Amino acid sequence: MPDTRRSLPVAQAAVRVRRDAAANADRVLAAAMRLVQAGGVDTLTMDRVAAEAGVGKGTVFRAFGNRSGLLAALTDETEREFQQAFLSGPPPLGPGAPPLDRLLAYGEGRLGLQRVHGAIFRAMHGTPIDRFEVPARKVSVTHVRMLLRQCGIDDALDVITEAVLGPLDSDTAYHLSVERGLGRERLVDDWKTMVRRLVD
Amino acid sequence: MPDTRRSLPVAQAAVRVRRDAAANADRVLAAAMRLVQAGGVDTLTMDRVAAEAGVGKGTVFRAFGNRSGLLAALTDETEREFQQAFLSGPPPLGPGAPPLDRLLAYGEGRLGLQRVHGAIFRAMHGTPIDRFEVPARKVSVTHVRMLLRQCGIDDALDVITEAVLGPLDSDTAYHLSVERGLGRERLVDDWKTMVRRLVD
DNA sequence: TCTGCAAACGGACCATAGTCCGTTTTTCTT
DNA sequence: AAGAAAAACGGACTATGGTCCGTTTGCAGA
Repeated sequence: MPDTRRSLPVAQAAVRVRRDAAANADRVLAAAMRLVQAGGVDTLTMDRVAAEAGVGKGTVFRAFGNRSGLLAALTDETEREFQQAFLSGPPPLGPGAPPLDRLLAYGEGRLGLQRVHGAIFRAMHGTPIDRFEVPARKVSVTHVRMLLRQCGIDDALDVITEAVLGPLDSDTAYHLSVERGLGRERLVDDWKTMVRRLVD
Repeated sequence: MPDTRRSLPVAQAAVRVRRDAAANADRVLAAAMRLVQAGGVDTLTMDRVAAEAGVGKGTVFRAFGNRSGLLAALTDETEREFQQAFLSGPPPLGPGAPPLDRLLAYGEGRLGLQRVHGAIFRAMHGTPIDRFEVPARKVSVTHVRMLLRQCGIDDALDVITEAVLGPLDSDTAYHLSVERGLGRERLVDDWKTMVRRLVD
């Protein structure tokens, strides 16, 4: 949990990672990918991943904190790319486009990610670690908040941000699009409708 | 999980409950209340509650399905009262007031419940059981959906319902009001602002 | 009241996340 | 190059939710 090595937002402060630790983390990550690929996220147990990686269980926990952390690491690269895109990529997702357009693009992009990593995202929430503390989420909150303000919203900003983010949450998106049968496309459209309505 | 005896919405279908089973369920519930009162929700383990109630662990699980179910049962009475109030109580919560007023009252009431049962609600989400399947939530969704429609919304209804409900979720409400320091009052006000903005 | 059986009981058992600590390895200093 | 301090290792151990199944019990029909 105190492990900052793999956190997304801030550049790592040259904490001198021991070579064996780094190598083991890589092996664990690779093993985890293999397991997920082979049997889905549910088959990923900490014991199994340790065995598959050929390291002790303690090593897995030291490197990734807990199961959520390991799962998060699996989505790390994708998440990093997405962040890069909305923070500094080309419009409409990145800077340059009007804020509303950027916001709409953000939602569409985020929901697109669910198609790829949805099962992992959902599994992450299974563990006690509360989702508000996930670094990637904080970045998103800040970003969406900023866009909303640029759209002219300044009352109730925090609450509105959560409301906007709500349907993009992996569990909620899955529930709406799959369990309630809305469908991916429709979900994206409806989310945009909602945002437009909110923003005026 | 298949246990319908204690579910909120539908009237129980006279399933002939054996006397010992009913008595045990009561004892378990009482024991659970005692434990929560004494040491908080985190100290409520299934083993402990079984011991405290003087029954076997299996009995606890048969009666309540899982930990979430037991926790839900603890909030049952309060939840039932609230449901009764918004379904058929006096305005502005109940029928008779304009839909927007009812909606605003609903949010305020729901957030008020968090003050009482917040810790339990939050603990319920800790377990795998997904929150969309909780009967009480379904009732709320239906209710809020209806009010929103009466307020003139008919596009993107499902998504908007989730967005509106999002900040009322126990985890989110806790995060906003406590961890981010918004405060209870402010949260209620801001939620209302958001809803008004959404509804026009 | 007796009897058969469906339902409930209970606690041993299992799976799994997470912790602890004695041992091993790396890396820094001299 | 050697030694010591720091960091990482690994696997036994703990806590806990949930399952299983042989045994007991309540209830209906005779």
